[in-house]
Amino acid sequence: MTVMETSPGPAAAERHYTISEVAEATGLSAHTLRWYERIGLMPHVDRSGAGQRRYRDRDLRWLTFLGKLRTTGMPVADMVRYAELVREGDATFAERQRLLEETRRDVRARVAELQDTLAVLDHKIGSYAVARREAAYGADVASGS
Amino acid sequence: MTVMETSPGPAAAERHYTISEVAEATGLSAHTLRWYERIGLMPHVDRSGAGQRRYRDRDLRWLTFLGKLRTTGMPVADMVRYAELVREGDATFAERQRLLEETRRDVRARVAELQDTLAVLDHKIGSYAVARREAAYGADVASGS
DNA sequence: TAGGGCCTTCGAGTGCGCTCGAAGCAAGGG
DNA sequence: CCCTTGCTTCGAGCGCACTCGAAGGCCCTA
Repeated sequence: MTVMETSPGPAAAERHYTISEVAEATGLSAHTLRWYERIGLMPHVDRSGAGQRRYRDRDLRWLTFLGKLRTTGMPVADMVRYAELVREGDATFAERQRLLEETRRDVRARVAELQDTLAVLDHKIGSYAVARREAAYGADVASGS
Repeated sequence: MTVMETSPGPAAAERHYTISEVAEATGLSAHTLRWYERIGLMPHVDRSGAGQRRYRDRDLRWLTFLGKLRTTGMPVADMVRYAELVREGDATFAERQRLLEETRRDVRARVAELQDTLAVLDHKIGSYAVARREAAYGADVASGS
């Protein structure tokens, strides 16, 4: 070992957030946040002396990341799997990488699909515009312009 | 009226498809195809003398289009709305155009979201690759290279 | 001492988009 | 003649991701 950069030192007490603050910030309900924990989506959240949740910045970041995964359409079960791997530590790097790469493939495919659809929409919207412009001439022979 | 290109003439009897063929082709089940019809997603499908569905090419094209809409995540109710407008004829061009433009906005937003996520995935996958490469040096002081 | 915010457990409900099954019947082909 | 394919109607079931409510309890602060 060459350097010693572990343990952040006794410095600045890190900010923390109550469940309702996090709900506010993420758009998830308190109910859902507890549910996430129950099903194993959260890598352990601190508690106050009284047993209330005290979310840290890393928790918020994790939730944000989960949000990203959700927007990919990844099933919750898979997110749980990933969260498990994270809890298991560095030994699971390879597996996690594999998982994310798979997800990335899916997302790319999905993007391609959507772009395809965009092309169709563009086309159809174009046709409507044309049709309406023609209709504007009325049923008669067109005048100039 | 200048040209006369309406009515396809008494030529070639158009190909048609049974429900199971369409199911095969689209990946939808026969059950679902009938359901689409029931809820008003299909603009009338022909029947044989015996009352069996005879899908035409335009029906297949319509189903393909519906598939596109589905991949956008558009709720079925909205697709039904669009189908209604189509049935109502040319008078609804403006409304249909509006609907598709709205959808296009949504799809574009979704694509942006996904590309955002892709960036995150790329980043994370990159980190894993780096971490593993470093781990490969073992716990000791690194040799050369 | 009252109120608010949070805790737990439990279990039911919701919305969506199918999905399936059953019953009973008709047409068409080998 | 039978088998396959399809038809109808009806209604229940499913998987997912929440979502909600109730009951009963703890701590803090105004």
